[in-house]
Amino acid sequence: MAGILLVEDDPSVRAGLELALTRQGHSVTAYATGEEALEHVRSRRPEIAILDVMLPGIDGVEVCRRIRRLDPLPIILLTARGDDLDVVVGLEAGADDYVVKPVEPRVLDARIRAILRRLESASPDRLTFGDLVIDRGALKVSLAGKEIHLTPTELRLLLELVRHPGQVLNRRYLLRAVWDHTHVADSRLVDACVQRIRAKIEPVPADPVYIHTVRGFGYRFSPP
Amino acid sequence: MAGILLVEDDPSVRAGLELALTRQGHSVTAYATGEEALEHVRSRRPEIAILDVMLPGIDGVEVCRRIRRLDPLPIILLTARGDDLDVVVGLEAGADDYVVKPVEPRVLDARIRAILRRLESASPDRLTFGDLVIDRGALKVSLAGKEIHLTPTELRLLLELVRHPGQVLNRRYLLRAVWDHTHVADSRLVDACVQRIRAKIEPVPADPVYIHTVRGFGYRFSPP
DNA sequence: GCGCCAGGTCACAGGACTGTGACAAATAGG
DNA sequence: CCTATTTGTCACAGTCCTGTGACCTGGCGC
Repeated sequence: MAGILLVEDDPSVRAGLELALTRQGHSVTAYATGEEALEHVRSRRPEIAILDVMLPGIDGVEVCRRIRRLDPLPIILLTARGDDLDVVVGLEAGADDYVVKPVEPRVLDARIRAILRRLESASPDRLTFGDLVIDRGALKVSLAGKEIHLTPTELRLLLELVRHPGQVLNRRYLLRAVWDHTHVADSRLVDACVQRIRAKIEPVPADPVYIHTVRGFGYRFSPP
Repeated sequence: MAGILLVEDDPSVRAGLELALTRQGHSVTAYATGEEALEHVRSRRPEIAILDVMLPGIDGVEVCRRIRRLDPLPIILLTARGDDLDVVVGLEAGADDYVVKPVEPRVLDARIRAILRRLESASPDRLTFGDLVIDRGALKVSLAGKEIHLTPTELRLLLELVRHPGQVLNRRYLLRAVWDHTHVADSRLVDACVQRIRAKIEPVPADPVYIHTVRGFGYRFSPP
């Protein structure tokens, strides 16, 4: 996922973190010293840096300060000491987060993702089902990369179906959820709307991949 | 310094943190429940939120998720539990940081500043979208180098739209964010204001490049 | 194979939404 | 106090959407 720069002098800790983060899907480059790390930042521009504080030569906090002068990339400091003063010094040196060892790889991963997510800022409120991509923030739907125009009611119905993937939703429920409950239960309203959506998102509307009819019950959205 | 929203149900902890953060130069509003906090986010738009995880009613993680749906502001979760799993759940709910109580006020302050610093560096004062340049520091807008005069309300609305690039914002939300919520929900106010902005910044107001109408939902600002 | 019934399809008129210009109330500045 | 600017409201028109009823199709039980 992300290009991570890891600096840790203890070989076994370094190997352990490198393996764990790689398993989480990150691309990791690890070094034992701050000098190497700074060179890496200059030449390779990683997306995020994880620095041990206790390093031979230049210590982690100082590496952090120097990276800050080079690049605004996010930095996580890693330390065996949990002393409050260290935290303050570290964060004031420009670090974005401060994690105390020993750290659960899952926790480190979660913190990395939280920082990267914030950085992206474009909230990826996106759902992907095969070729179908639904962006709930932008209220955009696209199929195989091409944007599809859905009308408000169609979009509301699709979102309602997608909210319960794999579940059969009956017409009464959908009428209440998508329309006002002022409509008669017995009408072709839901069917007609489903049909309009299918015409737009199903490659073969007669043999639907996304919205399935469950005879006698209602409709089910399920990923292909 | 920053408008901080603090949610903590224990009165003594709440008072302590409020005092400490105020002393650090922050402007703090404190609540005991998540419901009040959500209302505050809707109406007052704080710069950062600090949420206790253990709350009566809606818990902190859930408050975090709901805030995320409203606004991209940074969130720090506060907890007495240091369980690793909690950290992961919290960060995946959209929190930016996770702090274990008891916390030194200096540490909390350092983390707040680290997050705000990161936010500032990630979102500079001057935003450029094609020909459109918005200077949030000087409160000036220019199009293709020529300065455009926007009235205060127009500017507030444009900034609100720009704060959530690519996101559809509905009229109710915009009414609350840009105007006071004293107005009736059903009015052409937003439409008229959007139309005035378009007349000033859109080369062809009838075929807008920046502010798009999403029929039935609201408006979306997206770079051309 | 037949009849029944749930669901699919379609066209269209009425309705919902939005854009737009005009206008008056509110506000600020001189 | 007067004037210019800003802002909220309204009416109207055009566009797009949508609910509806009629009719068609296909699956299913017998």
